[in-house]
Order: sequence, then C-alpha cells, then structure tokens
Amino acid sequence: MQTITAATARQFNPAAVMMRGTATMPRRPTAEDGVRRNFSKGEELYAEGDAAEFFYKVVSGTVRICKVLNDGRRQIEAFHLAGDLFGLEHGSEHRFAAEAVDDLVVVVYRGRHLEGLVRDNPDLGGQLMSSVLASLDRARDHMVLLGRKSAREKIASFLLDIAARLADGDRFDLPMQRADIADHLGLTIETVSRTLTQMARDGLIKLAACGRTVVLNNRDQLEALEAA
Amino acid sequence: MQTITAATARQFNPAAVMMRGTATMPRRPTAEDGVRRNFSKGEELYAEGDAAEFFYKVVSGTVRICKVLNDGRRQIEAFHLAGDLFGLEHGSEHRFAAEAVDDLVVVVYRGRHLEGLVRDNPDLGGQLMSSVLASLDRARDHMVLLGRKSAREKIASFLLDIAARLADGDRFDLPMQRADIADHLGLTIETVSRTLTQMARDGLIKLAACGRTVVLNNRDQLEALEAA
DNA sequence: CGGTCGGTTGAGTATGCTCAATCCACGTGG
DNA sequence: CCACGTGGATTGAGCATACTCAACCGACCG
Repeated sequence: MQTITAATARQFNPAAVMMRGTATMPRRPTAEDGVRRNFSKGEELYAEGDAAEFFYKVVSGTVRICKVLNDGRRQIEAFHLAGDLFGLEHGSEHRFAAEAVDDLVVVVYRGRHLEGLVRDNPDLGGQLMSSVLASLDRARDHMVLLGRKSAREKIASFLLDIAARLADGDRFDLPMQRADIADHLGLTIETVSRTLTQMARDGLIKLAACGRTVVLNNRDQLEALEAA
Repeated sequence: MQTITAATARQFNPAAVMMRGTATMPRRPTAEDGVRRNFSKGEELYAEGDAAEFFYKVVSGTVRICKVLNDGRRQIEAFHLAGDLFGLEHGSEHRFAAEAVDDLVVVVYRGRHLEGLVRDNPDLGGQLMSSVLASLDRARDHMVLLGRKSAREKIASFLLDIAARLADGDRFDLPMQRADIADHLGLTIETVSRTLTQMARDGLIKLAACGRTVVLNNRDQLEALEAA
C-alpha cells in the first residue's frame, strides 16, 4: 500500500479538490503540503480549541496528546512515536493539545474537513481510516488499563508497550519524564517512581541514566503482570 | 448527507466490489446486507476474538462494548444507543465483545476489510470516517474521566452524557444496571450506588423506579462537578 | 412462599495520594 | 574550579478515597 508522503499528500489539497469537476488543470501546491517542521522540547504543536487545519506524521521524536482540567489535572491520551499519524479531528477544532515531549520532527499535511477528504480521495481514505482505527484500538486498550488495572499492572503494560514500539531488543530509553508517564497512566509521579524502583529491586527491570534507560530483564513476568 | 440504510449499505457489498473493474453488472444482494436483527437482554452480538465480518447500527436499545481480564475484572469501553454505529475494527478480529444491555434491535452490515471498503466506496467512506472519529472523540474524553476524575465527578459526567443522548428534558431511564455503570466508570457497584444516593440526598438528582429513573434537579451544579 | 437478582448500606481496610524532605545531574556564573 | 540554582527523580510518613466483605432490602417470579 502507498504510504503518505509529501507527494501523495498533494492529492488531497483542498484547492485541487475544489477544482475537481470544473476542469482538469494542474494543482497549485501550497506551502503547507507535506512540509517538514521541527519543534523543540516542550513546544506546543497545537492547543486545545485551535482550528484543526492540519494533521501530522512523526518523523522522529515524541508527541503527547493531552487535556488539562480546570484545576490543573492533566490526562495524556497518547504518545506518538516515529511513523505515527495524529491530529485528525472529527469537528473543526482540536479537542486536545499536542506538545513535543523531546526534540521533534514532523511532516505537516493540510487536512481540514476530513470526511470530505476521504470522500474525494478514496485511496488515501483507506489509509487514514486504518490509522484512525488503530488509534481507536489503542484508546480502547488504554481505557481498560485506566479503569481496571493496578499501579504495578499499569507500569508493566506501559513498559511493554513502549518497548514494542521503540526498543530494539530489551533495552530502550524513555523519551518522557515521570510526570508524563503518571499523567498517561492515571497515577502520580511518586507512584510511578516507587513502582519502577520496586520493579528494579525485584529484578524485573534495570534502570540507568537518571531512570531514563530501561532494560527488561524478565519479559515473561512483566507480561504476566500485564493482566491481559 | 446521505445516511446509512439497508439500501446504501448495498453499495459496498464485497461481491459488488470484486466485480468492479471487470464489468458493470448488477450486484447480487446477499442476506447479510443491512439486515435487521433482534437480541434479548444479555445476549452477545459478538465475542472477543470473533471474526470482524459485520458492523452494526443501533435501531433501539443499548449495546455495551467490553473486555474481561483473565481474573474477571471487566471494562466497558462504551455504550451505544439508537443511531450509533459500532463494530468497525482495524484488524480482522473483534478485540472487544458486544452485548445487549436490554432488548435490542440493530441493523447488520457486511463490512470486512474496512480500509478497502473506504477506498472503493468513497461516499460511504466519509460517513464511516466521521463515525469512527466520533468514537475516538468519545474515547478520549472517557480516558480523561477514567484517569483523572473522582467518583463523584465520574458519576456527574456519566449522568450528563446519558441525559444528552437519551433524555427529553431532565428525566430519563438508565438502560443499564449498576454493575455496567461501575465497569464503565472504573468504580465498584457499591461506590456507584453510594454516590448516586448521596447526590439524591444533596438534591442534585432524584431517583425512582428501583434507581433506574433519574431526574436531574440541578444541571448547573452537575456541570460544575463534571470538572471539564 | 421461597428463591433470585439487583440495589443499598455498613464497617474496616488497602491502595495510591498528599505533603515534604532529600538527592542527583547538570548548567551557569563568580 | 567550585558554589549555586534548577529541574527531575526518589524516598518517607501520614492520610483519604474508594475498595472489600458482608448483611440486608425489595421487587419480581415461579
């Protein structure tokens, strides 16, 4: 299957779409078509309430999708790593914010009026649908975690998830800090820290480099803990 | 926009899709196209792991989408009410089960290979995309609830959500029992019960008919409690 | 009338939170 | 080169929210 690149992205430029049905003339590319952009640690790609004009693909680095309640409590819905698509919205506004967890490179696509895009660009539609359904799958699993798992089970699931996505073997570096992990798992930083050090004491994992590097020593036991 | 009916559903019958590009001949309708089906309280529409051959639209009644962990803990990802689409999957299997909460009528559509469907049926694609994105929106909000809200806030959010979806005014009947609410909100039945009766004592709501009928006495205060 | 199912209520407890101190790595400036 | 400040992580003590276990209630049904 064709993957989304700057070239294919041009196929659903709204200008090109509008021209459809009137005449077949060469599209006029805009600056926003599949443009690479860099963000540095902590920068906001878009805020809650911003118009949802673009969507994004991670080239390298990590993005967090989050919402902050009136009193400051925060929930991180998801982390997006290299290759992930994000920023597609149902309505015309972003309902969650997107922020760079570390130094980040993304490709930005113009993508307002998503339903229309899909209708007018069927080939891409399948691919976008696949990506959105994958997000929904992730979201469902995460609801099980948030609603029904203990702190230890949450951490075990999280480590295995991250490892599957960015470890080459059993060792990887966590791109995010404890506060991000806590707000993703519905815990406090203290509980995250305690649980990780306890797991290290139990020999399940090894921690290094300020707790940013993790080595999975006992995948079987972690998977048992996951409580799937 | 066109809505999905038995008639439009025929447009993406896989048989018809396969015929495409070879010759334009009339499609052969199958029995599964937009067929109405009834389920009684507690019946399972599909189980976790079942092949994802169909998707569904609720005509009347309520569906719960859920997963049960190895030790019996259960999480209800969502309730679907009249008009909602559900059962679309990313992979070839259902990763959650669907069960009738009460007596239920649905329309069943054949919908394997979703990405392909969208590519080959652009008009429907937009509509399905819209529905899936709406589910994702709901899922995100629910993650905030599960991860960061107190029991009282969870119940307030839940009541307002259900009211918005099926109340005509401030009174409605809960289609599901306490255990379902608990497993949806990441609580126990006891906490759900206690919180509801406490809200009734506080005059926020009124309960009747074995706790199945709810009247919202003070929407403002409930919305304040929601902690959006 | 007895049994079951769903809901409520009570008492005691555990898990994870709050508040607070401490530690450590790192970068900056005297 | 070292003192200092800062941001992130860890650890400890006490506590609160929601859980567990258990009894009880009321409606419904055979």
